[in-house]
Amino acid sequence: MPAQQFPISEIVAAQRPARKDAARNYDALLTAAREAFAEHGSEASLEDIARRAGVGIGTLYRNFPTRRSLFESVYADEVNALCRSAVEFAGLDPWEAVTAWLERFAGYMVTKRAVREALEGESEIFQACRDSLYAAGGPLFERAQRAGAARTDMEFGDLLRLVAGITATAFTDDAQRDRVLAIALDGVRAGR
Amino acid sequence: MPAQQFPISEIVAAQRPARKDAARNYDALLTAAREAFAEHGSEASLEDIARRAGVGIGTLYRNFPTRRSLFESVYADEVNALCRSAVEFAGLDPWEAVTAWLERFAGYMVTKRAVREALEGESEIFQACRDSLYAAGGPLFERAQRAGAARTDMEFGDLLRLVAGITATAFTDDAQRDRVLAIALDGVRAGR
DNA sequence: GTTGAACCGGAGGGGTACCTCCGCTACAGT
DNA sequence: ACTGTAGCGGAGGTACCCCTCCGGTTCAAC
Repeated sequence: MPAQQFPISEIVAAQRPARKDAARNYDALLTAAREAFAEHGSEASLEDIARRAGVGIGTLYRNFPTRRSLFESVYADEVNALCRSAVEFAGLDPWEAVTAWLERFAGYMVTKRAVREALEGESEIFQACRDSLYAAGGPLFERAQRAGAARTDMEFGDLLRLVAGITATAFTDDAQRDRVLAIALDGVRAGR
Repeated sequence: MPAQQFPISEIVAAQRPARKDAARNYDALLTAAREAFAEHGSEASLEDIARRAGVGIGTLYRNFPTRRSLFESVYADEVNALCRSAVEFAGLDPWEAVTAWLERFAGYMVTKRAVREALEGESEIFQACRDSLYAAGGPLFERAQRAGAARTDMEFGDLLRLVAGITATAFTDDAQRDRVLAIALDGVRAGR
């Protein structure tokens, strides 16, 4: 058993089928879906996803009976990877740790065009994703608060929305994105 | 001629048809489209928009030959109203003026779910909208910069993206939205 | 190598969206 | 009031998407 588990980890692992060909198709579908969702939002065509994955539409439906279940799996997969990465930053300076993790949060969320919906989804899996994110990033932020590096009149949830909102926006170039993100984080740092 | 004109103003006025019944339909379509775009993003069904407006699909297509032209008109309409409102705030304290206008920006942009696309659209009208927004809000921001109330290592465009990103995000309640927006604006205020 | 269970692809029925086209309606100018 | 014209609605062809179902295929356990 690993040092730290997140609510989402087991769920993700349990989904993948055992048989070799089935597992290959499952992976191809997740990859194709991640691309399609990133490109067209959560309304992407399921038949297109199956085509991208080089798989029949029937195979898609066998693995993911509903559009929502497919989206949940893609999202859970990304959240899982993101949570596992939080452990790496535990040793850094408190403020550095928060910004480093948020940087990764901003990058990993390929599905960001649809994250807003997910952040308030009601299903069990979205709930587990939220819990996992809080379990992974929350301690980093609270440590920064205790160290006097982050303002204390806000919650970790506020910070996630702030970063999610900014990174979901289209910028003229990456430099502008980083500039704007840094400005917003200055607001978090300031304290008051 | 009004005291101040924005590039978008004439374009908006020129679109509306002259005949009475046609003008009524035009208005109904704009209203219905504003709602539908706010609800489903810029991919909203055109037939649904016509239904909401109580108008035949043919009438929609006569007024707006393409989906893009309809979206442009809705967007231009909102930008126009927003720009005209900037004049009201010219008398306030420099920082107050900026935040008051941004508050309205955040509220008016009912089409916000799709604003990101519009902020980098290539068409003539999107260009005019951008120019209008800069002409309306830019001076407020630069005045705040000269007064030492806003940091000078950023541009007005950065500020717009920042606010647009945050307000396009779903929050659990309005209080959280205001809290997050205030935090981000603290970053703008801080100076450095 | 055999075998049966699990898995596969994609045809096809039903639905919805896009857009065009044309017979009908209602406005506005005389 | 008359009338020509600008404007109207919606039927219908085409295309795509959703989802089910089933005959054929591939895996893995023996």
